[in-house]
Amino acid sequence: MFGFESSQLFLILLFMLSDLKNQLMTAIENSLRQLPLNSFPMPAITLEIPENKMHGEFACNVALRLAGPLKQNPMEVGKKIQQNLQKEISAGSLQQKIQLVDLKPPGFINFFLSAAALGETVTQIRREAERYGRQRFGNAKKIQIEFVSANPTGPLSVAHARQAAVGDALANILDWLGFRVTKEFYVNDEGNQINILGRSIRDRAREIVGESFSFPEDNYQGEYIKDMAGDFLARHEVRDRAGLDRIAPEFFFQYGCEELLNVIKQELENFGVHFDVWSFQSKIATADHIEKVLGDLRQKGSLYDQDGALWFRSTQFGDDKDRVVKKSDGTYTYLAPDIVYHQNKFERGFEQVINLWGPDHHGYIPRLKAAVQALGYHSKNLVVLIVQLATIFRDGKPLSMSTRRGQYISLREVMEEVGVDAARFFFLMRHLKAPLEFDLELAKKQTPENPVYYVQYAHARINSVLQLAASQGLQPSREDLQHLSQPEELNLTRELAQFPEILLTCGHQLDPYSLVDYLERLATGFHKFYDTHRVVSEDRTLSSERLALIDATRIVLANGLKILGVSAPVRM
RNA sequence: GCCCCCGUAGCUCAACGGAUAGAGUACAAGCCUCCGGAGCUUGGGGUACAGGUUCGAUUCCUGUCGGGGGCGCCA
Repeated sequence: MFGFESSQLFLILLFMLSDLKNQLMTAIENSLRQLPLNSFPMPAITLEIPENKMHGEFACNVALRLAGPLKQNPMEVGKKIQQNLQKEISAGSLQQKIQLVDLKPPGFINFFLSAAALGETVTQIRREAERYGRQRFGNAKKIQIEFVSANPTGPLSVAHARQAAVGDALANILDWLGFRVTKEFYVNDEGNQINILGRSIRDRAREIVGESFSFPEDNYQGEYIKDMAGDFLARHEVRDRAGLDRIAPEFFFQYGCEELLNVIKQELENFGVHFDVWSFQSKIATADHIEKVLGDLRQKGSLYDQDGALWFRSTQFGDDKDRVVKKSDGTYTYLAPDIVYHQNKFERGFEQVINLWGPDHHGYIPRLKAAVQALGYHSKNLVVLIVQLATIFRDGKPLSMSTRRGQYISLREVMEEVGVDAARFFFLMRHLKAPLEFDLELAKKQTPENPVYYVQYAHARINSVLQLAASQGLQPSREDLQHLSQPEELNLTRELAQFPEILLTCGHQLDPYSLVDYLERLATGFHKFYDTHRVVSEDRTLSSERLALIDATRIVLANGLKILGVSAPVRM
């Protein structure tokens, strides 16, 4: 979504990096000066966090990338760059922060931070506290993320639940990266589904007032329809068929739509997901608006008549066939109001629009992107993320679901059974494009097998230790940290320092998954440290420095969990 | 028939095109005179198949095989 082209990557990296990486990149760039680089385009250089701790805090592939064009062995190129780098660094402000610049086969240049730089990280985290990890990368660019957008024809399902968890976390991440994010729910309060809803309520009402007929199969079958029908009758004081006949059909679907929307809003709030904007198809995509937009598209030559219908020439923009926007009976297909809605999004000034859809809508992407282009916007300004389904497992067996029969697992059932924290965490535990197995038993377990408890436990444990220390008059150190040199201490500090970088990765991938993975890793880092070293001991100086370290850990765990929408309990 | 997602350890999953492919779980053996044992340590095992792109492929491209989902003048 950030529009990377590999040729631009070098420059963009400089723009997106944290201060330290920025400085390193500049040093690397400077160290290339004496190399003959004019005869070929600059390849993309990365400065990444190596997986293996043996390779330092940062690793740069510059020598590997330049080896080909320079027609030299990567290690030879690396050697020169390394020597230049050492001069660069010892001459500047990086001297205090970089302990070692190492060259390792096949040609990576590895940077090791000094203990002072790592100690500074801890201090920085505690200074920035609940803001640690926030960045200005997004430059206050306006982004809209539209998700869930369930038809108000029934309670929310697990599919919606996963979209809600993913969308909300993603919105938080983009917010932390410095974008101005608007979370939006689009209400399809018109069309077939809504008509069927109205009809379903009316038909159930007919049953209740004593009429005998068979409830149509293509109506909504859920029990909630019966409850709503009963409530509707009571509200309007209708007791018989005659009374029912006096009520206009639209009253049924208006009532149903409103009631179900309230249910949906309430369930989402209970799930911790709050939308900034609720848009209604009936308001945005009125017949006037649709005709206006279709008129514009016709002017541009993107529409044509055939077989009595009006077609959108979506093949012009890469779709595999043209699409009907207005049927031969004069009614619109769903595409027509959707085109209007997306124009509306861009007209409201969003530079980037993100939609989260279920896998059943993936075939719809090319025509909508085509429509966006036909309207005159760049197709990259609309990103559609397909969130794969979650299958709920109980006792190792999948629970089936079918909206049509009204027998499906609802968001509410999952939430009530495992709690909001476990539910949200579990929905984020896989890449959003991968199908998810949601094990109800595991999510409920209060053991380390359950990853959400594992992470929350680390947070609670830290708070407990901090309390104990405070009761002995020991506080986290406010001085420069100078005594943290044990492997577990340095490892934990390294993990802490990666938090901002992880958020960038999530933003780049448009997927909160990496943050979940990171929090589990951070919790492990803490537990390993805690198991090896005593925090509160006779040595008060060391104790207070270790308290500072775990306090920083507490902050990062809390910030990360907050972004995911999971609580960080002080006690469990 | 066409489109999308997925094939990695017994199982569930990781790995911006990079270094010895990592975790959890299961199984086995250990660790509490001590800050929360809801924790930690140690062990073995794996990239579906065939090509291609290049210094380098689990990753990108093509094809084959397998699993899941989707295709409408429905939404």
